[in-house]
Amino acid sequence: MKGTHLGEFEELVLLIIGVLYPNAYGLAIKQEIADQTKRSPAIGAIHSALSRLEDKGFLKSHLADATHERGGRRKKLYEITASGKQAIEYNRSLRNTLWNQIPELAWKKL
Amino acid sequence: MKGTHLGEFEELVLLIIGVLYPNAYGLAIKQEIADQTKRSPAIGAIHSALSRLEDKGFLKSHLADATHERGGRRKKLYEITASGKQAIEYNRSLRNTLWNQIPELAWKKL
DNA sequence: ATGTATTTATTCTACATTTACGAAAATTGA
DNA sequence: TCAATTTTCGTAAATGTAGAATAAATACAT
Repeated sequence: MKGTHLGEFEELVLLIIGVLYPNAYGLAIKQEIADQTKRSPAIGAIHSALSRLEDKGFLKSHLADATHERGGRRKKLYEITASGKQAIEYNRSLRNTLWNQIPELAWKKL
Repeated sequence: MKGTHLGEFEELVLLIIGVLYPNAYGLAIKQEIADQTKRSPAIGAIHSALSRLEDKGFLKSHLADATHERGGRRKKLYEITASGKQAIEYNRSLRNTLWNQIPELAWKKL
């Protein structure tokens, strides 16, 4: 791949970050994916996707202030960039377009 | 991966096979992808996706009769199976669900 | 106040799966 | 056999998955 493409998992993470706005960080993303889908990715999977997504310019991040909860390192909060939005929108419209071109006949025998 | 997941490219191929019904085979798929998207995958990429998709049970195939054209090996025609349809439908509805949960605020600053 | 335990998070490292490419092999009609 | 398609194969690169290691912040005992 040319490094500019959005993988399946990457797209999911991007969408979840949107849903979680403005409180998207590693663990919260992991939990939200577990809640909304059938999968429970390991935390390492999330973070490697996040760093690739940031490299590609689809995400930006900043460190949050420390909270006053029990323990914890500072959270790294993520947001979608303009080009990230563009990427998921392109995927969305491409899929809709294709879907609409599938003839009814293709499902008839199922 | 657990062997049951649908990669990004695999999903695209599946959709294109629907669009091309009932004449989806390697080269035609490659050409249709080139026509409808920004990418031009090599023929080998198509065939490796096809064989994985068939292994996963999302596709079935059969050899077409020989044509009366100049030359050519017999085409291997592909069709989406019931579980293939189910897989793309699940992805579609999950993405729509997530998309609808993204607050407007998430885009405000772009 | 200082040090240690506990909690929450991110980083690091390794490996599996998917995607990509292009050359080679196979099959068919002329 | 030759030319035209099409699939198959071998290899490399990108993406996805996992869990242990590390870091940082608070709580608590001394």
